[in-house]
Amino acid sequence: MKRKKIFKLLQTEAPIDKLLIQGWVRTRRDSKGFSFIEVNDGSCLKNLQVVANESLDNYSEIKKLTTGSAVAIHGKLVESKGGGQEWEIQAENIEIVDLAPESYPLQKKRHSDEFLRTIAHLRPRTNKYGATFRIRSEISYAIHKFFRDRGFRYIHTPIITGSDCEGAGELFKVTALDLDHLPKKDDRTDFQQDFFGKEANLTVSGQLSAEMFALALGDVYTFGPTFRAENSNTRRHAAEFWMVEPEMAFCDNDGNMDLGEELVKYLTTYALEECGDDIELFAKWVDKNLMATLENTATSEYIRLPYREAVKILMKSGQMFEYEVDFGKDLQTEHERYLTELYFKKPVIVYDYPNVIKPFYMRINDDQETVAAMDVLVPNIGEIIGGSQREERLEILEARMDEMGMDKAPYWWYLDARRYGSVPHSGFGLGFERLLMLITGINNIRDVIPFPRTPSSIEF
RNA sequence: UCCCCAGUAGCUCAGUUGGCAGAGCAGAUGGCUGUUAACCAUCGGGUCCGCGGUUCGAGUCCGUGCUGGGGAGCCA
Repeated sequence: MKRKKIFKLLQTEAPIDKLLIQGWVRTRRDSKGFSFIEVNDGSCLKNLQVVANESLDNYSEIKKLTTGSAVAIHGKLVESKGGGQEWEIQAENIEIVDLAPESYPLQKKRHSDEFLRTIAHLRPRTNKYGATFRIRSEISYAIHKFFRDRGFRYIHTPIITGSDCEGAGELFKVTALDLDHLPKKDDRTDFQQDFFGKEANLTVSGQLSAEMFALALGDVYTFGPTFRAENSNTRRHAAEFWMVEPEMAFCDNDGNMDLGEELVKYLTTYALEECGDDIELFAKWVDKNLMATLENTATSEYIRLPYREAVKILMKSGQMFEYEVDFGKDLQTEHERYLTELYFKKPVIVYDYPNVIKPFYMRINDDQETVAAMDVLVPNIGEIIGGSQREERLEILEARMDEMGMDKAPYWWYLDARRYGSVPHSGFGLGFERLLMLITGINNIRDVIPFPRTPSSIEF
């Protein structure tokens, strides 16, 4: 017999005569003549109560069932005689698949997030982390649905790259060389003898590749892992994270901002509509303001604020900032928080940043000192999206690279795109984990990643 | 990388001016009951993070290292 998922059983409207469920014991309560077993199979937050009568031939074994044990239960679904649940299973046969010994670390009470990180292989068996990773899965699907419904194509950009792309942050090197005996040439490592014949790294962004495909397929997106070797020790950073990067041909920065706002709203709404039970858990136990935050994110009109205006607001704020606010200086976390949490109290899209603080590929505006960049900032999390219109004019792009002292040779193909049928195009990167933090109210990125990678931490 | 905080039973934590190491939960045993993080009783359980120092005496004070957390920078 094929097992029934508890998620489906809880939705049924009539008793079922014969069925099988398989899952793990969350808790057991004994009564005179029978025992109540709460079984969870991971298909949803809720457990299903199983009633085991003492007439079962292995009843003495059943009474020893511990939290964490695996069971397979044949029986019938009946209306519950007790309060608290609509349905329960009257067991006809209980197979103890594996009995968890008393060393099983998860208990029937709340554990700290810090402790659960040390047992990341078991934490998805808790209510909170089960819910987290079901939501992660649902939102992944929603991302594909959002783009597919709008005619975007999904592109698999390379994980291993040959150049450090946009110079964004520290890179993880990829090599097949024997690190104890590196081949040398002129006192430096000779990467000509390495697997690819040149230096290789893990990707920090799929953007440059995605641009090439936007200029062929029109609207495209990537959704995959990204790696940064920065020694960042914060609740918002990980060395390995997932990024969503749409790229659109014939699209300016206004269209870019429209898409970013639409995407965040769509995914927030999707979570509210499709992950109700799991979201409810977070609203109850993790973040009391979660529902208000999600409603605000899903329905309010995001503020569109030129960087120049942002600077003016911050200067007039009367706030004591640790870092000075001035045109040409990047907005600090404290500035972003002031704008989103105190001044506007909702998501803010800051655009048209000074070119001196932004990368080479962003399109120079007519004022010659700003670029068509845009960051979507949300309360509590900060930057959730960073993007721009790309510089499509070959001469201007080359001049910018020269100005910044970049070697243009490795970018020959990127520049080629500006030689042949170049068009205005735009795109952005959405931090997937930061979005999940927004949706769940979880305040540490390590808790929305199955097995997180951070400095000095790669257990599991 | 910088600043701050913490580390005591399996888990969450208390431990007073330096003076015999504690509670709740979990576990084991027994009881009770259509139970709901069930309930009641009994029992077992410690490298007080490591190393060094001060002291008659250190969980407590000092130094140092490690681990974890928070904030900042970098960024998504």
